[in-house]
Amino acid sequence: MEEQIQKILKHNQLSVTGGRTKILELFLAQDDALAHADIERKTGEKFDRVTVYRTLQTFLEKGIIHSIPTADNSVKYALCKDNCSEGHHHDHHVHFMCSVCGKTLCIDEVSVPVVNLPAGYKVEQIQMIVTGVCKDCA
Amino acid sequence: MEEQIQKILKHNQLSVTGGRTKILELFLAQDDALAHADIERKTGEKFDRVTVYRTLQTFLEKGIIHSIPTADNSVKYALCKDNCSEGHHHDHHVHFMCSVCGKTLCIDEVSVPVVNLPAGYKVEQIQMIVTGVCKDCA
DNA sequence: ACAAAACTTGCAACTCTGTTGCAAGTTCTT
DNA sequence: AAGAACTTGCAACAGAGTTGCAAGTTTTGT
Repeated sequence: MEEQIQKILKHNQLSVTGGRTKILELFLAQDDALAHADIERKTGEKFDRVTVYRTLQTFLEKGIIHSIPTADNSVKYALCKDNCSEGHHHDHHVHFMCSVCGKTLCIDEVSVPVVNLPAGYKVEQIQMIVTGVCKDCA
Repeated sequence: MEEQIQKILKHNQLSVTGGRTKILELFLAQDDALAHADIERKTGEKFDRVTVYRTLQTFLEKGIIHSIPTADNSVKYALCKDNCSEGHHHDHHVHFMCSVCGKTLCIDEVSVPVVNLPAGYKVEQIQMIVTGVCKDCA
């Protein structure tokens, strides 16, 4: 795992530092999306708030993670799958947010259905946010 | 229009006040979604920031407006269509956000396609956020 | 139409989230 | 191993959103 993390960081031309390693570790160990506050809590306040913000932004820019707009307008982040780092544009995403436990999951098994917009509209990106009850809370 | 506004407020058991009337007026005169800041600007700073927040929250609770999660994680609000006030749950929405002019529109002409989630997931609400270029900016 | 009750507003103060500049510290390169 | 390049923490700040409370407005009942 350590090795995998180093590989990801190097591959993105980022210095291997304690903060980045720890945060990446969190994402790898997690199956659902993390909010900034979750990360601060889980790192045991070992890093400065600012460092967490900057790390997340760096990861976003490099395409290591992506941000998820949730139905309650809070910001969450999730790890991109392997193919994301190959430079694709995250232009299709389905995210599921459980209204009971609050977990936010990337639903990869489902592809975003095509939407036909009125004439003249050009689509660049489609995000779907499905709210409901997850299989653990049902 | 004045009359329509009063009707909406009364129907939702809300006192008819200057602030609420003005904000509802804005929404009725607008074809795209408004952010809190837009409203403050457009009311000419006539009302306290807090009043605007509270008014928006009241309208949300009463189902007069709904909030839109945007791809950049800012909060926008839009008027619900007539049938919304009849108590339905906004469980399907397509919103289009123009990356050129920034306008956010409710796309009503398009219904949200059905998504098949993995077994065990119960769907309550589906929001789609389509980002791209609108017909005016194309 | 009026007074009392119920609700709404503005103010002040505060919390929470996110950002920026800068100096000190760490990592990388050769 | 030393210098260059990058990263971190700190302090200070900006903005978004919230809360309590007193004063003001709207509504209700008579």
